[in-house]
Amino acid sequence: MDLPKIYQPAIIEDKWYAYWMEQGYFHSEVDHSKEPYTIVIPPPNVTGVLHMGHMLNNTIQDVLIRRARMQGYNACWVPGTDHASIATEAKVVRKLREEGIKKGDLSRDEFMEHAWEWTHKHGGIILEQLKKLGASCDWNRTSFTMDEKYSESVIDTFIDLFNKGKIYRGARMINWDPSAKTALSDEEVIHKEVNSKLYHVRYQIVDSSDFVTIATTRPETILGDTAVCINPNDERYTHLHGKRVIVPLVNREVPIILDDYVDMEFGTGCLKVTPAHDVNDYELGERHNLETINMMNADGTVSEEGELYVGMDRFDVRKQIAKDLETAGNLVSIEDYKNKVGYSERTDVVIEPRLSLQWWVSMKELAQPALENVMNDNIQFHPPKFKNTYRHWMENVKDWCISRQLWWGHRIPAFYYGDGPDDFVVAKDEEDALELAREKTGDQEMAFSDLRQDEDVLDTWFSSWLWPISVFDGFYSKEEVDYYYPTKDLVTAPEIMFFWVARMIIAGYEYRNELPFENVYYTGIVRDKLGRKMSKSLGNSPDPLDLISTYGADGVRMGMLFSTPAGNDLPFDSSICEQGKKFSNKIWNAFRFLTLNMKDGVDYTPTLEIDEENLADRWMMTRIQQTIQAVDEDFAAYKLNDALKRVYSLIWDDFCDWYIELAKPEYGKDFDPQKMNVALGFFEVLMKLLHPFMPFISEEIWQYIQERSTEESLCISEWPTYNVEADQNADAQTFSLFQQVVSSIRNIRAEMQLSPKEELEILIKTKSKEVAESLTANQWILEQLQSLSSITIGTDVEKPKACSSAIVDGHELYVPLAGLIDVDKERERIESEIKRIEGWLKGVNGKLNNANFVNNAPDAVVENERNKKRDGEANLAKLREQLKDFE
RNA sequence: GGGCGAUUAGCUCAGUUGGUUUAGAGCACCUCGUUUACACCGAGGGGGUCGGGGGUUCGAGUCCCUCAUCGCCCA
Repeated sequence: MDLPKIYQPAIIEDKWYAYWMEQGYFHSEVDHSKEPYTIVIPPPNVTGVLHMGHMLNNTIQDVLIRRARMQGYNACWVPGTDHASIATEAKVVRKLREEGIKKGDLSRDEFMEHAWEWTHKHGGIILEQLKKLGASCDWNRTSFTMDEKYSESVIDTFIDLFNKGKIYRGARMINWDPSAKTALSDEEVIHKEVNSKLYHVRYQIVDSSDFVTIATTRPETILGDTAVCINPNDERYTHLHGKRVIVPLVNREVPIILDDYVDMEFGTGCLKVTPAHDVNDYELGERHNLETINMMNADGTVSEEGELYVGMDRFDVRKQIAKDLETAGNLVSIEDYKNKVGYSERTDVVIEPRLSLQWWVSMKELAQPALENVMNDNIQFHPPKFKNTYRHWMENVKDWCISRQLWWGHRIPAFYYGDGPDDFVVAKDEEDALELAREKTGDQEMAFSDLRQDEDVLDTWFSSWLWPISVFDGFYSKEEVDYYYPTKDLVTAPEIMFFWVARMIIAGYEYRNELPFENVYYTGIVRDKLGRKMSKSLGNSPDPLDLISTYGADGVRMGMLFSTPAGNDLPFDSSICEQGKKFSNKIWNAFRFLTLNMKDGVDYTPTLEIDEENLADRWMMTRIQQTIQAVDEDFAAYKLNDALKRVYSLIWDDFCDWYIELAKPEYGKDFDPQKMNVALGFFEVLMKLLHPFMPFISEEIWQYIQERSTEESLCISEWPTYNVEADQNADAQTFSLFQQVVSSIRNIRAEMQLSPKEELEILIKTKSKEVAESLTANQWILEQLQSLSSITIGTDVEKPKACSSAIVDGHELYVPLAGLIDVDKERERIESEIKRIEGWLKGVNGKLNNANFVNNAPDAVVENERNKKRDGEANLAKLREQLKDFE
């Protein structure tokens, strides 16, 4: 074998991914002899491209599913995409516009053809990118929310909820996106604080030369004013009760109404009321039977009803009307003002509250089980802090506006036969619709041509909320869904907790009477160095594929995971991937070292039959067992970050820095094959533990260690289990003493500026005979790691003159340095150590001298403090003794 | 405006039910080192009193109150 000095991931990654795919390791079939472990991917937008958020999110899912696969579960990770109604439609419209085609010029069917064409062309790129990351999805199961069967389930769900009275059609104030020209749900509106202007405008009182002054941030809506409202308790305005005022410019007479909704403190205490364009005004309008004037068109321009500025954009009107009001003498003042304005999540334009007829899901009842089962931890949130946010939303849940004035999506299965508010039926297709309509109206003459299907489509989330069920065809067959559902883990971003997580839980209880997933792992948000969320529009996101080619998929995975505990944001800097790359290289070279010591013609067989006589072997085995146990606990608590850190430390600190150093043969000698076999055996376990995190390099090395059949890929190998008998904590403690001795010698060398090659004499005076024996039996460890001329160990060792010394776990270490010692430095070393221990003893004594502590604290605690005092004082005495030589 | 969560070394974070260190890790930093796996490395080292204040307790980073700053969610 001839391994390159630097690990080169590119070829290796493609090779193993292809191999895994060929062997079908990622594919899952129903198998009742095995327990399923299911994860459904949060479906990315079908025409989207991979961004850093996806990288993080899918790495986590891959870690979970790979470990589950190794644990022997029937692991099934279902990939797929969603149709992203509004985003995709916007892209298609833009693309058509570039070709000189207006959406309005196309029929619905023609537009859909373009949209499908676009989807086929760009769709699924993101899934290909996930393969580069190493995602072990069952690609045969790739789903799309607009697949035929999936679509059917969406439509059937709509019909079912409608028939249950959970879906209704109603005129309400909705969030209107004037760019996409569609209604949005509350969740799709982002409130941002902006610098606005507050316009103070005066309205003349009818039959009077008096005025009232109102304040508004949206003066253009004056065109739709149908009242002015004051608080009935506002003494300033008692004289206005029953009066009417004239709306400026449009010169419309409107009433002054009284309602204690009005905040007397805000502005002038007079409120203009525009029922068609403000949620609160709408409610006022309802209460006071006000006229509604819809002064704005769908595209945000002024409508005919607005009378003035017809056809002009809302923001142009805002500027113009301010001027015109001033000219007319009605503008009192303009002040700077900060307020929150709603923006469309997708198009980033200012939302207009708009009165409109839409379809709604009635949420109150549906939300009940979804709330309960999260609060009682049937569904666990990781980290649990997100339960609060969830509860708050669920307890105040509003009805869900699900219709969108778009074409790309699932068309609402409502068929109208008249203009009355109730002149429609909801049915799966035209045939059913006609039958229902005839039944409903009693008009047996009704024909298909009398029916007209609703033009709108459903909110994308109305399809994605069925994801964990529909990907298993759960609405139409039992076999798969009964086996794979409920799924195990959902890994997603907290920002879609309401859009998606909450609604999946709702759908799960409504349609399966069961939770959709047992655990929800919330990832943090990937931000740039300035703390901004990474986004395409800001252009602050590195291209994930570039990162992969620079650092390797393993490096990127490791780097991201290393820096993000669950739910914590990830301030991304490519240096975190650098760390992953370095780790890959470290592992690679550790393995390379072993291969360099393999001899041709020798048959090496990895084994975990360690040399029981060898403390290093027993210690390494113990460290591995302890790590397995701790990693299992970390996984159980979804602390993947901690699990990875343990594996990292096991490999780098324990295996590379200590075990390999101790396994190195004496200069010029061959590596003992038996030792090599154990080292390889350890390496195999390390690769298993590493595999979920860094699948490529671990498989590469695994396959290098031995020829493996297709049944023996690391990817389907058995996850290590904790073996209590191999966990020998006493060995770990003995070994730790050696580590401390070695560190102390290194420290002395560094302080005295002695070369590592300088042969030193060392003496160790132990506190007990047992320790002396144990150290003596294993003193080869010291010889291996330090250049030493002699070692003396015993309870009665005499302290030599002119030596450097240290206290290690209460035992004394002497390094005679005649002629080499720097007396000042040695004194400094000892003095600073004395100072440290004195300080610490002060704290201990403080406690022990406090009668309240001794009387009240538990005996074990007091006893512990006494031990600390005893050890501390003993060490201090030794140090003072040592110091004497330098005074 | 309401609710939630944070505030620990230069940076990013650990710190389980208050009592093993005058608080740990990684990165960064400083010093030394080309010892035949790795300079994408090794060895050694400096650095925080845990946002401010108050309280409970024998004892608080770890509980309570308050102030400040930041973030998130909802109006």
